[in-house]
Amino acid sequence: MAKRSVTSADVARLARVSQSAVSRSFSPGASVSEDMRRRVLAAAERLGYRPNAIARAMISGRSRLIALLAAYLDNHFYPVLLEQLARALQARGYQMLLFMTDPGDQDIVVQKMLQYQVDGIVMASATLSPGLADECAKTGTPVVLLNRYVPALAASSVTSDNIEGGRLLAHFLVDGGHRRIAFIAGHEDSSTSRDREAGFFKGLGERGMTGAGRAVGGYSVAGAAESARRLLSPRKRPDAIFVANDHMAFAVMDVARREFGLRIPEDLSIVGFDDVPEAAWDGYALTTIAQPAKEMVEATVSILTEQMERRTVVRRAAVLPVRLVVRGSARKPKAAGC
Amino acid sequence: MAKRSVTSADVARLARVSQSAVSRSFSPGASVSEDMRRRVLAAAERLGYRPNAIARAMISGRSRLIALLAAYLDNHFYPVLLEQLARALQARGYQMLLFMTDPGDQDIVVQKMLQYQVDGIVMASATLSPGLADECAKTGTPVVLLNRYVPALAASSVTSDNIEGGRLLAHFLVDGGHRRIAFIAGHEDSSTSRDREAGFFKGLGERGMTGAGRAVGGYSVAGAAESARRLLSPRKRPDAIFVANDHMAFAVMDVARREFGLRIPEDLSIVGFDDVPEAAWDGYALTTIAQPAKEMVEATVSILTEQMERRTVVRRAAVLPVRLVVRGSARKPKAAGC
DNA sequence: CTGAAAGCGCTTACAG
DNA sequence: CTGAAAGCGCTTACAG
Repeated sequence: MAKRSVTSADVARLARVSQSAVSRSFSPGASVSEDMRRRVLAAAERLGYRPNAIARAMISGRSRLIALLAAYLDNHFYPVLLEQLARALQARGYQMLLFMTDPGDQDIVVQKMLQYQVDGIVMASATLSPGLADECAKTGTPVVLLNRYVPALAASSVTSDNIEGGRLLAHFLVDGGHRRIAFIAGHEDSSTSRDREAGFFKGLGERGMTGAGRAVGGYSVAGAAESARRLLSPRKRPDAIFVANDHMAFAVMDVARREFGLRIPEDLSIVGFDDVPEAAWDGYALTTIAQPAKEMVEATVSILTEQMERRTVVRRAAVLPVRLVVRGSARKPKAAGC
Repeated sequence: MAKRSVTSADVARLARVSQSAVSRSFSPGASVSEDMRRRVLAAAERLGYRPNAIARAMISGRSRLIALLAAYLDNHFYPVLLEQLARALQARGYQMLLFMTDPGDQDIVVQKMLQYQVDGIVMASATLSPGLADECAKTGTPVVLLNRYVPALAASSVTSDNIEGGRLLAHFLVDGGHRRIAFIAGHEDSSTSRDREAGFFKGLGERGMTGAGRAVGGYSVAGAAESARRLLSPRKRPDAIFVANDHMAFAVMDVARREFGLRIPEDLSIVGFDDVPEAAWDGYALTTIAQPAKEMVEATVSILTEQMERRTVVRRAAVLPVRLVVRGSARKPKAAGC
């Protein structure tokens, strides 16, 4: 029995003012006398009036809705990002519209977002087709790829310095005395995985080394476990593995210990990337690279708000610094050596 | 430079039909001839027309927006629920508006939801004040408390059978030979924690036992760790602890092993509740109660949709069955004994 | 500062 | 089946 709700006209009638006056009383910078605003607010209070955000969006052309697109939340780094992003947006008067997608239907989902007249779009654990990116640009809707980038796209991006993170890890492992170092990738077409890998092999090269094995885990627990089995089976097994993210690294550690009876880090060192909360748990104590989630969210919000306010879309690319977090899953360099 | 977007009037002009005809061509059951619909769709395609969902919400009085309110996502059970809920909603043509809240500002946030004219509200890891629940009921907006309930409220709820889960765990531990069994609660005012506790002590009673210690972890890692320290310090320490959820149980296991040198389950058994993904990881191998996340989400969606379609709010309470998942963190009963 | 009026982009009776 | 028209609840020039 959805009763007709209280409108600004109802408030106007009760306060004996015009409907415009009611509207002005509820918009921050509008010109209303203190006296009128008081009367209006009192009447509004009495009727339980609540401005209709949909009507406001309609007339003002700004919905104050930001769409977030994600393909999965299994990797705990995404919930962390999601929560922080939602809070940061709310603090500035925006709300987050969440869309989960499956690989393949992303374009349909983006059309949905555009139908809702979102003021901005954030893509996490998902990507945009070039055509769609152009379409967003055409409607003046800024897009930020969070934790990924696509150079050819008319979309901004926010990432951490994945290349540098990979390098740091390579140096750490080489300096720790490892000589056969393998890598487990995320997806071949993931910019994040590619950059981490590039930095890693670059770092290895800087120490005069090359990699000893490579597999693709597909960012899934099952895929990572399978990769671990492939890498650990041969007789000349690696003495260290860099796994492209923490989420997969946990699965690799489980397989190494359970199926191969290896001790970590004595027999095998494992390092990851992200520094998700679980990396700090004793069961894993994962040495990893911390991505600055908070700063990444801030950069995302500031790119978005800047472009929404100016109603102009330009491509930005923010790359934030990373930090090595040393725990117990990998043998360490001997003191000041590095 | 947000260009004025393509409207149904533009499409009408190009297709040489009325604006109403365009509207009808885009609404599933409307009466339009095949021929006209074809012409309209062609023109729409050519112009890149996208129906404006905000305008539709405005005129139809249905936004197809569902608000989700959550206070934290640290406990991985919530991201799991969140992802599934978003997908289930999308599959039925609804979108999820996400609101993160801090204890205290929930009422403000609910007002925000109502301003956005959401068709329904789901509260996860957060609760509603009685006044607000009434206000929602007044506007005809159905509310579902997910994974919690408040008897006095004009709001529906979906939970698992927390009481039965607690009982199952008590029987399992007693039958496993444990004699000093402690409990770590979530929050004192959490219905979930209270029910799990009530079922647990009931189960203990059914086996002629009482509890040996109790602490409150506050659903946080730090609080759980502190509780573990209190419980494990005394000379007559428990031989088993039921922790109100998995998220806290991991922290308890870490403290028991690291700070007290206890072996799990030889020296101390730990059981949790939820069966979050990490419970299956080897580092913890937590014996726990599986909450049926998928069924809980389905129940939530069906309560919501039923009430939204009929535009009538009634209070429903769904309680879904749980299942014991035996892993390695607790000593087991001797075969068929139980 | 204040009010009357236009208009955002749709859906939906109401006639034909 | 189709079109003209009203109207959803606001914001925002435009006058005064």
